Amino acid sequence: MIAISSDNKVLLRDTRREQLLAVAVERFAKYGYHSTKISDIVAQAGVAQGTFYWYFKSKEAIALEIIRVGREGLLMVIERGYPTQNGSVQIMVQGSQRLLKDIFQFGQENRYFMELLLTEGGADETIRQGVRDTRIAMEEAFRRNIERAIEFGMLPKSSDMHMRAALLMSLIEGVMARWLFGPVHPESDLAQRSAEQLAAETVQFEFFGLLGI
Amino acid sequence: MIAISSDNKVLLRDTRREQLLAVAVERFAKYGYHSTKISDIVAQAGVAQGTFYWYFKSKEAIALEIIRVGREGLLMVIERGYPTQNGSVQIMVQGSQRLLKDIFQFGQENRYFMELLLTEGGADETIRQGVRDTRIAMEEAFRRNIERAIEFGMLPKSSDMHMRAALLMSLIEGVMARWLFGPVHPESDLAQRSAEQLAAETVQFEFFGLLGI
Amino acid sequence: MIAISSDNKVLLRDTRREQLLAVAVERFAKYGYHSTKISDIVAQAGVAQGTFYWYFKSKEAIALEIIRVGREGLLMVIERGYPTQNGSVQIMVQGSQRLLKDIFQFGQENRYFMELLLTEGGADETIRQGVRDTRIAMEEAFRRNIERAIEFGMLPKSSDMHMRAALLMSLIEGVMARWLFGPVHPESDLAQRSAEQLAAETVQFEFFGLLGI
Amino acid sequence: MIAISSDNKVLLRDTRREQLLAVAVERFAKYGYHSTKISDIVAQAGVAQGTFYWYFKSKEAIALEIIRVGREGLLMVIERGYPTQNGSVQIMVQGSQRLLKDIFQFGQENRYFMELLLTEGGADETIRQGVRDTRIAMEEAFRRNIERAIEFGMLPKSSDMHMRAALLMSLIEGVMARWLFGPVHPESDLAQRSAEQLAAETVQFEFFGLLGI
DNA sequence: TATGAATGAGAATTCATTCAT
DNA sequence: AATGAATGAATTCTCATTCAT
Repeated sequence: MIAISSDNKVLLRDTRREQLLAVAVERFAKYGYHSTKISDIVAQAGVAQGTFYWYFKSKEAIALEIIRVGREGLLMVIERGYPTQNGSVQIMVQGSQRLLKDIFQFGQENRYFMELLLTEGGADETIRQGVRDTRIAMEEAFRRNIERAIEFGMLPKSSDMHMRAALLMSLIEGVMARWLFGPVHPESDLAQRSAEQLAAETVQFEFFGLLGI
Repeated sequence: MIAISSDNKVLLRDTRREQLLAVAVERFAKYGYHSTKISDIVAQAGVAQGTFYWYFKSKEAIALEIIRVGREGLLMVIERGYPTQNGSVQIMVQGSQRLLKDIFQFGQENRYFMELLLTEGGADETIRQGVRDTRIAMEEAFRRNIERAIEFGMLPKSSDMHMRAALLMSLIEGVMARWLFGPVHPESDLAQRSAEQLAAETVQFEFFGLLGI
Repeated sequence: MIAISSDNKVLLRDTRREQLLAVAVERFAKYGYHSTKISDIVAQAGVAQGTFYWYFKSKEAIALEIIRVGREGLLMVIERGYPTQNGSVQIMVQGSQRLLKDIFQFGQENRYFMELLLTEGGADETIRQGVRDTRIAMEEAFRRNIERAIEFGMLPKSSDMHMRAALLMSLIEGVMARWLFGPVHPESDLAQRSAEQLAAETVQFEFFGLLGI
Repeated sequence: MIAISSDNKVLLRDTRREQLLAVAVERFAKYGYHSTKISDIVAQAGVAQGTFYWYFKSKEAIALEIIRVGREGLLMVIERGYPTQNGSVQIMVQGSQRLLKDIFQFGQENRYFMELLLTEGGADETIRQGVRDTRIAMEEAFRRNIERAIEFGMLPKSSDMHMRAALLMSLIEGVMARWLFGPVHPESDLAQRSAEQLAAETVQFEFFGLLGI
């Protein structure tokens, strides 16, 4: 019997193509798109320069592929977190916390993709666009979550869904980015938290603000 | 009293230098550090290629200079917003709102610097470091603000100042970034808000969370 | 009598080889030697990249083979057209016309080879040499034709056979090239002529010049 | 007093740009477009690789520039040769001979451009197009010459101007190509002729054909 | 101060050819 | 015979930086 991995991780393994994707996303994240040379990627993958072009049309193409695959995985996680039934605030907080935990875990397991998504602003226009689109899609998913929660009477009505979604996304992106790759103050123990803890604290703030922490 | 030289030469020197800085920060922000060529900068500034090197040692140098100057201005704004006296929650909320408004206004007036600060992750290591340091310094300033507020009994005690500061910074950076340069959903009217409005909504969330909005 | 093997393998072998030759000559002619990639050839032939090298040692080898085969066919046509007996001018004109018609027909049936022969100047030295040799051999054949005609008293003597042959070749090559692949003025109906017509008009000019047309 | 050169030669001198043009046209002609590397050009010109790109956008750009300049010079020569007045056949033959001599001389003085024009079929499509256009323009100029001659009653009427122009162009191109760069039979003394002699013999054939030589 | 031509070290990409299967 | 993945040398082009004037 073959055990199928059920984790969130975007599978990047086995074939040469996936190996190149894995190496590329790591270096793009660590050093940025432009500072990463094709020669670096193939050297780390242990193949010849030309081999890269057997699998990808160009440097841009591999970056877009990384974004495409990562986006799919990420959105799948978020869609799974939809509130689907009526309930108390308590229940909703629990639901939110579970969703955030999943997202943070996804980030932890795909940290290079996440870094690319959250910090890469220096690449070429097509890639910037790909990143932008993914983040907008993510924000959209959250907006729908919030709307659903309001329908179910779990959240007070508000005229501006977009603002709420923006505030949420800001929290999530900012916290995750600091957690995974800083910038973080040397004294802070943020990086040591588990996804679960981080989700709990973030959700607390999300619902009750500074005064409720 | 400081005598300002009225010598044309000196003024021109400063002017030209400022002009190059202004052009550079705009292009760095719009197109990213690597996609911005020295030739683009000098073309837009209307000077010859060599002239650039009279004023700046290198491309990296001008980027670091941009970050240095912007950081000074930004930190000055934040330091001004320190809570300096005891008071009610009401007063603290007002204070926070004023501080946020100032920061958002600074961002509006220095949008290219802000974009560089908030979105440039693709530049070379030295520059990434400069950006990181500035954001850490900013977060530090907020942490001190929060500590002061707790001392004055305006906020409940909490063991993790860093986490609070991180949450705050996430909010501010995320909201400001979306406000000024997206990515933003086409239907959202976020971009139309004044710095004042934006500060009000953000502070509301900051203190009371989603439930309090 | 030569026994033709009816073994499928051998036939397939020949077929595949011919197919690659046919595809190659077409693309060399249409796009030039350098712009034609081995990958283009095998793609159009529907075989794998490696297969090419089972039949041909290299890209250069297939080009030389194309030229060799085409040259044999072309010279065969020309040799057939030799004037072999005494006769009047009238008879010689008819003979010339028949020869030209055969040549033009050969060009029509081997248009890609002809295009390669008449227009490829951009290939590597070995191939240029092959083309040059073929055209010299062709010119030689015409020179011998002219000498024969003079022996038989059908043409006036002249000291420079080579010049006459060069003039003839120029006419034939130029007319055929324009007829088959241009460059040709959009209004011209040159391309619509039959090989027969074209031969008639060319021979007329050949013998009587502009004044005699 | 400064003597202004009044010869036909397209001036390729003095400045770096023109030096690069001169080197490029020579190598394109000698070795073909694709076999000529930018590194060859700059090495022969004695400048750095990057310098090439200060003057020309790309390899294609310099080829097109070469064709553009050469075309202008060539058409200028041909336009000068227009028959402008009525006259006897004798006069027209003289006129034609003078025109051909000028063209041959132009070819001699711009042999590399001429070689490019007459033999380069292997370059990329844009360049092939440039060559084609130039040759069509040339043929057009001849067609107009012939029409004029018919108007003046110097040549018998004929329904197909295009065919006549094609025959003429074939002669001129073929003879010039053989004269300047072969392929030519080793025994032939074609290459030793002067432009004047060549023009005389070609015109003789042009008007009277083989029988009249 | 200012110019702009010149430099040259790379960078991405191409493509004929090889080779294990 | 056939495949197609892999190779790597070669090529075009870029661009930060220098330098003579």
